[in-house]
Amino acid sequence: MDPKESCFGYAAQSGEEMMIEVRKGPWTREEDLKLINCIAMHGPAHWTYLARSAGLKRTGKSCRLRWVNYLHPDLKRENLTLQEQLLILHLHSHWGNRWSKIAQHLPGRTDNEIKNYWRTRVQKLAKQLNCDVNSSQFRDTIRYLRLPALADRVQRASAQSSTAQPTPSSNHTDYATVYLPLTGLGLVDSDSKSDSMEAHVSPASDLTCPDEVIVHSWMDVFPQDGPMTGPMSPACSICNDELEGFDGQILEESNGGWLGQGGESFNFLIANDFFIGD
DNA sequence: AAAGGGAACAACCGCGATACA
DNA sequence: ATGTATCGCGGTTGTTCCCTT
Repeated sequence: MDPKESCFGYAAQSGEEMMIEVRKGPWTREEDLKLINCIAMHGPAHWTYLARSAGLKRTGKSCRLRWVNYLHPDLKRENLTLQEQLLILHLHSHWGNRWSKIAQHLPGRTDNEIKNYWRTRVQKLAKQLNCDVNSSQFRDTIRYLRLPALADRVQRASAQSSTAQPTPSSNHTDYATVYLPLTGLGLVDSDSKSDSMEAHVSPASDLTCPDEVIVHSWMDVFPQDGPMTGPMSPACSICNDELEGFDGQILEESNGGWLGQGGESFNFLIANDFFIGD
């Protein structure tokens, strides 16, 4: 018996359709092609209708997920770049498990992909550190040790490439410049209600910037990636100007975290196995 | 070479929000 | 106002691949 044939379940439907055959499990190439063709004709909406008109024995929900997480032409298939990993770490430290919100700032990446990255890589690190992934201890590790280390690697890689192709922003080379545009100004969640994650806001957090500003600031650091989203706000220049003078503070903080004095495991904390690629 | 275990990725499930009749 | 369908999100599970023993 073909294993694929065992992937059928049954789902109750409304109206006269009492029970219809519903296929589950991995998608075949043929199913993918059917779905792609149907979406090309009708557009990516009305998923239940799409599933039926494509002749797929899949739920609309399953079709949508397949499109969003795998078939969409804008998706990137390669590993997460260092920049993307850094951005995920940072955004998660502010927004928690709001994967879709985080994914909005990583073009070509899905919330599922980011979620998987977090579960496999970051939670593994938390386990190694013997602390809870949601603990302030772990967040401090990420913010003050991991992020600086990764930012340093990103900048070194960027510097290498910029020797061949200089950029106007290549003078932004210290962690404070990388990190502060995102944290020092207080990352504001425009639709936040509880904001339970926001326990470590810098003294400069009264200065708020909309998301577009955050992304733009990020692009100041990684200009080679091109714009991520949204227009540049006029407030950007103000925000970035406000950054001047905070470098010392953040660097001091980075040395005075909970690991501070001993620093016994700093080398471990910046171990390469945490990062994909490079 | 085979088995076991872990990592990475893909897919499903449950639930809440929203749209619409 | 209410019921139903659809969509989107986060959590969880299943599958495959790869490395180690």
